[in-house]
Amino acid sequence: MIKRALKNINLLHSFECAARHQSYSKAAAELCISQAAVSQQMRQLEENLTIQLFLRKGKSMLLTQQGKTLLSGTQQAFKVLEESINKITVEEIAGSLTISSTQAFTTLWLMPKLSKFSALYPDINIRVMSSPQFEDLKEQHIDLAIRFGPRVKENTDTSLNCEYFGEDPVYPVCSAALAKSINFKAPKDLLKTWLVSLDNPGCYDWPSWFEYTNTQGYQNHQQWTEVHSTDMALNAVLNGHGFTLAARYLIIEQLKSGQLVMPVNIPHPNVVKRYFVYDENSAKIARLNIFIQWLTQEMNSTN
Amino acid sequence: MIKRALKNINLLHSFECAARHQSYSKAAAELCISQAAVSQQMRQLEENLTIQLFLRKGKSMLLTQQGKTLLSGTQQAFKVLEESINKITVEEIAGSLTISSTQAFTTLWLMPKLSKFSALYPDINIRVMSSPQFEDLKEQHIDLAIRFGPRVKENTDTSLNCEYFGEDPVYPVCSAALAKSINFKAPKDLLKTWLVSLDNPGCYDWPSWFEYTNTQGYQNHQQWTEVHSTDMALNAVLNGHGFTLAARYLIIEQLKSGQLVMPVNIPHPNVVKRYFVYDENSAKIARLNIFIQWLTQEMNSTN
DNA sequence: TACCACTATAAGCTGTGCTTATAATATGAG
DNA sequence: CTCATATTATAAGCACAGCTTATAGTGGTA
Repeated sequence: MIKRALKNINLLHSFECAARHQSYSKAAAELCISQAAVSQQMRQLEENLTIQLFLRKGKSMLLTQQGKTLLSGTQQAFKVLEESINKITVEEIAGSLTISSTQAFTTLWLMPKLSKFSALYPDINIRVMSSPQFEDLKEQHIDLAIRFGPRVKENTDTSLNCEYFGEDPVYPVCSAALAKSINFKAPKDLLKTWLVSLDNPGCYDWPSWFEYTNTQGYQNHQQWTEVHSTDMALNAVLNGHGFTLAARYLIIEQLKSGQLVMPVNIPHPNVVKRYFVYDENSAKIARLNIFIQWLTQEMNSTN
Repeated sequence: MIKRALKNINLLHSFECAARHQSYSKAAAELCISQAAVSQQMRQLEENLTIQLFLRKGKSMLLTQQGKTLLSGTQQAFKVLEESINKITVEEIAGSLTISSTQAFTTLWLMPKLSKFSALYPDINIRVMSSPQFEDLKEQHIDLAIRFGPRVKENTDTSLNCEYFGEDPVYPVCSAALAKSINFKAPKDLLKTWLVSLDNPGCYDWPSWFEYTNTQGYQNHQQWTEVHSTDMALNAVLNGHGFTLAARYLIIEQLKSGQLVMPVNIPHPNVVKRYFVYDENSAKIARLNIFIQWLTQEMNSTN
């Protein structure tokens, strides 16, 4: 009896779920298997134990007294197991985290604010990697990737968490000095100066903005400057070199100080969505959650 | 991490065993699987948890600190599970038991002694069934079968326990009165009277005894009486009707009281081996163990 | 009665969990 | 040092456990 039941403890795991929900289909959803599988597992378990655990009442499966006893026991046992596994696999809060994101984000947002995080959590060391691509988290030993774009979710491996944490519009921006020397009132006025674009802009490209604003003749524009990342583009623009397209969160401070302006205040048709990508089963999950929480709050308070 | 580990708790069961033994091959023996399976399971578990649980030291697998922590946790959790399952599946000592055995045993041994058992354990009800065959325990709702013969083990389903509990010689016996009226000194003298045989004697038949004793002419013997069970045979014999072959444990009391005698004290070549047949996973195991223990002691004390 | 939201069951498929065979490893003895 | 031994590790193969889909069955409600 006991030997038979302990031969397949996984049935007990499914049992705990079905018993808690008093519903096979809810258990199925939680366990990510089909209702039929749950039903068959429960039948198997009842056969193994030669007792009845559930009583069907309409749409739900009420527990027999024996079922209730077993629920209590399984919950206690799995709690012990969970805590035990936690203890050996989950690292303490103190330790290191490796963060990967775009060069623009790391340079313009993260590095300037990192001292705030470190002041709050001096026991957490942050290592920052910038990359324009979606690298493999496991291969590169990355704990958290902060990614931007419209297809992050689709391009993220299903074994990883992909958490949306906000979005920003993209605007054409130039230096205040340039805006004083040239009268920029309409989208077509931008064609009077240099336009700084990224070599890989994705969907946040100038042609899309010009199309969206119904601007003619941009195809004949000659003054293009191509750079590798938004921080480089902004560096050029801050020094009076035309316009670039930038997500608002990246330039909040420069807009406030008046270094950068948006004379043509029409956003790009594509917004920049932001995502955290990490493994929820990471041993560093406790540390990760702290960083993610901090970053989310920081982003919200500066937006 | 945790989710991954809890997806296959059976690995943790094997772990507890391997960790306790600090040996994969010992764990394999206990779990009745191959050493290679254990090795692969432990590798899988270490991968799932992304930690090292064992350190190989020659012929044994020492535990890492993490392995020790997990051993402690798994032992605790499985203890809780075991107790929980026990509580819902194992019946109390009080209750009923259904015992099946031959008619001879039930009539001649068990029924006369049952009051002794009931005096000791008034909360246990015994239901007795007699049958000459090996019935299916589960089908007939038999909790314990007491069986005799040379091939009980081979004829018992492997899912059941088959416990040998002793053996007895078989002798030709007759009434004291008959022994006084006819001089029985040698095996051939038995041919002067009726011989009571069973319709299904198995290997405990008269021809085997006569061959064993080198007795000539038994094939021409005309005074045969055929009955269905040993208790019927003994009933006839007690009333002066010739000889029958009987296992000693069945006639102990009648030998002591002088009702039956063994004038030719040569045992049958085949002894009667006794077995308990039951399901060790039975919910009534607690009760069964009590009965089995009592019967074993009772049999030993009267033999 | 019909409808609905669930559970139960049957049949089929595939990948998990074993097996066997053999390689690799650690240890001790000579 | 070599060799033997008793273990664990690994690879390849197989079959059946554990799922799936499809559909039947059930209980409750209007």
